Amino acid sequence: MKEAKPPASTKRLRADASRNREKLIGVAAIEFAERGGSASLEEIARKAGVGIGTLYRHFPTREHLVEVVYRREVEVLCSAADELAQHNAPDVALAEWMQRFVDYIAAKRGMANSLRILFDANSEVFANTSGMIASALQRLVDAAVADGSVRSDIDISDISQALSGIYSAPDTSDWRDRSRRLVALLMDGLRWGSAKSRR
Amino acid sequence: MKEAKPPASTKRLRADASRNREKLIGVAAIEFAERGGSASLEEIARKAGVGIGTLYRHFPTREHLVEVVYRREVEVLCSAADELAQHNAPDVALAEWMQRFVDYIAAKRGMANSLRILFDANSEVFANTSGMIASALQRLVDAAVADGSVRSDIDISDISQALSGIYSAPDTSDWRDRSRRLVALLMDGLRWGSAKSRR
DNA sequence: GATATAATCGGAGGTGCCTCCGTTTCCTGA
DNA sequence: TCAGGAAACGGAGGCACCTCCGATTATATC
Repeated sequence: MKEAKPPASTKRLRADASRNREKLIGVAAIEFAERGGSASLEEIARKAGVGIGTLYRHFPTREHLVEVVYRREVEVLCSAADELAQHNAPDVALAEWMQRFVDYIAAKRGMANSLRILFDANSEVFANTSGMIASALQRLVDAAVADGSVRSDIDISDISQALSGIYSAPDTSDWRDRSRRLVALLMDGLRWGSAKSRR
Repeated sequence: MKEAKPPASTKRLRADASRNREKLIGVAAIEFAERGGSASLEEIARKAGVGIGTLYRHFPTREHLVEVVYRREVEVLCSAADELAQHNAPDVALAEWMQRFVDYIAAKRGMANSLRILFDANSEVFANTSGMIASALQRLVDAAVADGSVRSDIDISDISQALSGIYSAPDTSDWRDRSRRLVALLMDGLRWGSAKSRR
C-alpha cells in the first residue's frame, strides 16, 4: 500500500521547493518557541521570505507544520544523546542529556496545547516521538550501567515516568529550577550504590 | 471577596440587554446544531439581529457561548424528564427519556470537539451537567422501581455507564440506530423480572 | 544553449475574529 | 413627564486564515 521505497519516500522536491520548505521549518521553530502555538502563519511566511501560498502548499494545516517542527526537534534532541555519549563519561552524558531534556521541554511549554491537539488527532506522532526519546534514554542508561557508573538495578520506565512528570507539571514560575533539581536528584539516586561509587 | 448576595447573582440586565442575550442563545443553539462548533459568530450575531460587538459583550469568548447553550440544553433535557413522568407510566417515561437522550446526543455530535475543549477548560461545567443528567435518570428509575414496572436490583451507575458509552462511541453512519437499539435493550433488561412482569 | 512543460511560487481577495469607542437606549428620581 | 447618566448597542477597522490561479522558474530533452 505504501509507495515503492527506492525513489525517496515521496518523490524528490524541486530545488527551490525544498529550500523554501527548510526555511519555513526553521522560521516556524523560532516563532513557535517565541509566541507559542498561535504564532501567525503569515508572519512565518513573511519572515521566511515566501508567500503565504507557499506555506500552505507545504503544510496544508497548522497542525502539519507543528508536527514537522516537533518531529525535527525530537530528532535533534535524540541525536544529541549519541553526541554526548561520544564525548563524555556515560553517567555525565546521561545527566547532561536529561538536563537538555528539561530545557527542551521548557522551550515547548508555550505549545503544550497545540501538541495536545496534535497528539489527539494523530496519536502516531506521539508514539513515534516518545519511542525515540525512550530509546535514547535507554542507550544512555545502558552505557552508564555497563560502565559501572550507575547502579544496575534500575527500571527505565521509572525514569521515563519521572521525565513525563516534568512534562505535565503545572507551569509555575519555578518550574525550570524545580525540574533541574529533580533531574539532579534522580542522578544521585542512580549513582548511589553503583560499582564506581564503591571504589 | 464575592459580591453581596441580595441583588441577584450578578445584577439585573437592562431589558434590551436580556432580550438580545436570549435571542443570541437561541440562534446560537440552532447554528451550533447545524454547523458544529465552528459556526461563524458573526453569522450568529447577524441572524440574531444584533451587532457583533453585542455578541462579544455578552459572551467574551466562543467557549462562553458554547457553555451557555450547552447548559441550557441540558436543563431542557432534564426538565423533560419530569414532564414525561407526569404524563406516562414510569417505565414508559424512562424509556422515552433515554431515547430523547440519544437524540440529544445525536444533535450534539458535531460539537463533540468544542465540548471537550470546554470540559477541559472548565471541569465544573461537566460536573454540573453530568450531575443534572444523573439525577434526572435517578428520579425516573426510582419511580419505575417504586411502581414495580422495573426490577429493583439495578445499579444506576451501570445505566449511566451505558449512556456515556453512547456518547463516546465512534461516529459511524449507523450510530443512531445502534444507540436506539441499545437503549431498547437496556429497557428490556430493566423490565425483566420486575414485579409487574410477573403478574 | 535553447525550449518545452510541469512544478512551484506568491499574493489578491473573501471571510471570520475580536477590539474599540462614538451613538443610542433604557431606567431612575424628581 | 422629563432630564441626566449609566448601560448597552453596533459596526468600522485591523489582523489572520485559507483558497485560487496567473506568473514564474527549475529541470529534462534535444
